[in-house]
Amino acid sequence: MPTSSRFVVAVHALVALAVTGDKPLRSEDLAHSANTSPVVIRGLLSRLSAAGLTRSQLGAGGGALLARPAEEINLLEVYRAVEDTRLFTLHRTPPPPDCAVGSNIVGGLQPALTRAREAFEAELDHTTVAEIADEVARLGKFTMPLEW
Amino acid sequence: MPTSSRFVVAVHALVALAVTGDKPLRSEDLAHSANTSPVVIRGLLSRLSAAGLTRSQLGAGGGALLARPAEEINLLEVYRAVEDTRLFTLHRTPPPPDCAVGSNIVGGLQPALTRAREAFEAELDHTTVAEIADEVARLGKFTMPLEW
DNA sequence: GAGCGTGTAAGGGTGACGGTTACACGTCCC
DNA sequence: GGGACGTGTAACCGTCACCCTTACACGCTC
Repeated sequence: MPTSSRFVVAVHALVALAVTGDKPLRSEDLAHSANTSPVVIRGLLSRLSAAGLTRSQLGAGGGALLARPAEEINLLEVYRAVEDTRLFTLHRTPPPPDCAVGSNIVGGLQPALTRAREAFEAELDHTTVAEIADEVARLGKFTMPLEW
Repeated sequence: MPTSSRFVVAVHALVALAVTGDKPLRSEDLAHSANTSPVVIRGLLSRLSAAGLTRSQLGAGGGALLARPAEEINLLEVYRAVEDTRLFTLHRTPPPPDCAVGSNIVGGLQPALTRAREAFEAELDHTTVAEIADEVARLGKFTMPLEW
C-alpha cells in the first residue's frame, strides 16, 4: 500500500513556492496548481509550517512563503512533516504469546524492517526541494523566479 | 501511510513453514499462529504459490510447504508477491497541463522517488526468510525443526 | 467413497483519505 | 478604523482498501 498523496502534493507546493521566489502564494493558487482544494492545501501548509518549512502571511496580499531557502529543505523533512513514517503495518491483532513463532516474529523481523526504512529515508534525505525545482524549471523551459 | 499487514503476515507464515521443516501446515494452523483467519492465510498462500514461494498439498494431512529452501527466499520476493509496490501516491487528479509547475512536477520528482524505492527494495533483497527464522529460533530458544 | 483441506467468491464493518461547506480570527489596504 | 482578504480549523460526507466472516465447489488422501 502506498503513502497518501500528501507527500507529493506537499513537495508540489514547496516547489511552486521555490520557483516563485519571494512572492507569497495563496492556498487557492497552490490548489489550482496541484488540482486540489484550498482547504487541503491549508491543511498541508499547517503541517509544513509546524515543521518550520513554511510560514504564512495573513491578510490581503498574503499567502505562504518558504521559511528557509529551498536548498536547505530536503525531501525527508517534507515526508516526516506530512506522512505517517511507519512503512510497515504489523499484525492487526498481535500474535498469541504462547506460540513460539508468533511471540518472536516481530522481534526477529524488526531489524530488517528498520534497515529498509532507513535506506529509504536516507535517499530522501539527500534530495532538496531546490533540486526538484531546478529540474522542474529545466523540464518546463522557464527561469526562476517564475511569474504567474 | 504504511503498507498493508499482508507483508508481515506473509513473512510470518513463511517463517512458520521454515521452522517446521517438511511437515505441511494447514491454513488453520498458520492462522492461529498469526492471529488471523484461515481465509486470509489462504489468500496470502494463493499469492505466494503464484510467485513460486510455496506449494500446497490438498486432502487429509495436507497443507502448505515452502517451494524452495528458506535460504533462497528473500524478503523482496515476499514483498512483491503480496503488496502493491508503489510506495508513493501521485496527485489524486493530475495537475493541469497549463501550469508550469503542475505539468512538470511528476517528471521532476520521479527520479528521486525511484531512487528511494530502489534503496528500500535493495535492503529487502538481501535478507532471507532463513535469516528471520534463525533469529526467531534464537529469540524463542528453540531448535529447528520445531514440533507443534 | 468419506472426510479433509484448499481456493475463491460475496458481503459487511472499519478506518484513512480527500473533498466540501462553514466560520472565526488576524492582517493589510484604503 | 472599517472592510476586504486570506488563513486556520472543525464538521460532515463519499469513496476505497483492508480484513473478517460465511459459504461452497473442487481435489486429494486415506
